[in-house]
Amino acid sequence: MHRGLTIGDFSRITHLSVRTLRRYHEAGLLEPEEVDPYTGYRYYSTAQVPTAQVIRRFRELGMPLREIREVLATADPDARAALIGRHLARLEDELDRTRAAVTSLRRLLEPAVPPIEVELRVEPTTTVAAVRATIDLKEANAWYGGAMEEIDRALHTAGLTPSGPPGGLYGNELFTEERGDAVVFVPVADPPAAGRVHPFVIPAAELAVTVHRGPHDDIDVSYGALGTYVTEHTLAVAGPVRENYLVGPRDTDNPDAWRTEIGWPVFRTTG
Amino acid sequence: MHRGLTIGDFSRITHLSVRTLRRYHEAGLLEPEEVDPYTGYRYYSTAQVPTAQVIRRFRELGMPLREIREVLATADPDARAALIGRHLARLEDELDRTRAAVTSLRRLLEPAVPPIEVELRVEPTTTVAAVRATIDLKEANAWYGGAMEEIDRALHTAGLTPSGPPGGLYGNELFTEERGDAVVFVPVADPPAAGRVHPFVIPAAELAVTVHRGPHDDIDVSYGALGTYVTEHTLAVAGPVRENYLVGPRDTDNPDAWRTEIGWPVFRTTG
DNA sequence: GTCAGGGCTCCCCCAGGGGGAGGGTCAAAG
DNA sequence: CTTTGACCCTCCCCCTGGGGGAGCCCTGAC
Repeated sequence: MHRGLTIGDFSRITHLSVRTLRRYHEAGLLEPEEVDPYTGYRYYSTAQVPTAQVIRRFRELGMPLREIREVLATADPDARAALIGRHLARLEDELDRTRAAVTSLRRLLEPAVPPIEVELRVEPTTTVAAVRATIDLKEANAWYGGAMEEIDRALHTAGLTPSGPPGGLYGNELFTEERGDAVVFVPVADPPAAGRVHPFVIPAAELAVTVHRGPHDDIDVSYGALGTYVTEHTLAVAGPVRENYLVGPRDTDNPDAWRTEIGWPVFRTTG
Repeated sequence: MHRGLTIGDFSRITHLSVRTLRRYHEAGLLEPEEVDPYTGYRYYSTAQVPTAQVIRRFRELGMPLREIREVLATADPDARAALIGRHLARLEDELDRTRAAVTSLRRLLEPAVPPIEVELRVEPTTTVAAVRATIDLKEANAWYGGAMEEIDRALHTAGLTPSGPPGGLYGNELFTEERGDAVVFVPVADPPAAGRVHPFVIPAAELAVTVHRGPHDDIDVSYGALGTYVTEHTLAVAGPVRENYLVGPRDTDNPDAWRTEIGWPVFRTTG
């Protein structure tokens, strides 16, 4: 009786290991053309070779088996392209993160890392034009851009001039739960209301403040310095973190020139 | 009693999860400054924050914990740079593979994939100047370049002209075990011997032959077509695979113009 | 009929975590 | 000084995408 290729033959043709082929069978990714009901032997057909090779490519791209199965099950070319595009976008993201980590690592390992200076300062109440939302940490950058644009438009429409650099308030849970409240604002004496933009009052507070220099890839280092300062001075953190974009993407295209003031509201403990 | 930061405090400062910190402790990557022998409570110091951040960067680069520990334990800056450089090289490799997979995937998913033509042909005995070695599949490309260069020099020194395009012989175990015998050769009437270069006779054989067009990123597709052809014509493979580089990197910088002839020595089975 | 090579299932292992159970501790508030 | 709630501990199972190996059955060429 002439059956298809044994799993070993198929393995040699596709360069997928026998184990991997069995796993793909189990996962419903690549069902053998025929399975002998008595012996359990898997038999593949030569027509399945191209499918196996497509799977191999997707795996080389790190696509999870679930998604590969989804892609293969999707007949509609548009939907298929969308699934693939989504994964390619993820790859891009990952690449960006890798790039950021490389540059930031280089900076961290440089012998002459200047110590980060932290100072304690009392900030008065400020009125601002703000947009607030609950966001995921991942989408923070995109959200920030849109919100800032909207505030700019609102100020422009109202003919108002900012009284200081833009900034943001970030709830601490954003950093522990990857999701939380965020406010982006521009200080202005008499804030307008338009669309998502609303007047907002930032309360006075005692702040532990430092200035982060350069792109935000390694901003956690400055956060770490603040953490060190706060604990060493037996202070505690109260309320959302403040960032002031002294020099930011609106001012220069060179991220190395960016200056970000980070302020942690603190209070003294009996420690 | 004033002890260091609890694991929760340290987690908030470094943005590493509590679980992850415990794992790093267990792995000897980041030992807490103090561990209470009675309660098992871990206490960290603010001086450990920078270390934690360096670890975070390495992890974002996908460096295994073992290697991070190694890097942190290495005091000598040169040795340290070497370790890091090795990992960055691996990242580059991975990036190349990803790029290759993307282009190859695009090709595979293009609607108009021309069917691959396979023909059966008898190849006569050929004398060649060859370099042979047992290699890993991964290092095949680098090895190939060096060997080919050596053959070129030997022919040039001896004042000989190749009688055909260069080629290679690859034992089947190379593709199943990732390691095996390989021969790279240039056909020539009267082969010289110099260094690793030796005369060699490629035996006559009946070949199933196809021509692969373009870069080698998706050469396994052509191999798959050969596999399909061979099994559908109830043939069997005997001996190492042959590749002839009709148009290769020596001829053009445009990989899309490459032409690689792949020949599988076959014999008829009773099927 | 024999026998090697190859197929089958099942279980354990890896990294680098996440989730949760069950129980002990710490520190601020009453 | 006790309570209480937040925090910490260990231990176990889960995930993905495989690899290694044990123990047993099947196939096919001679």
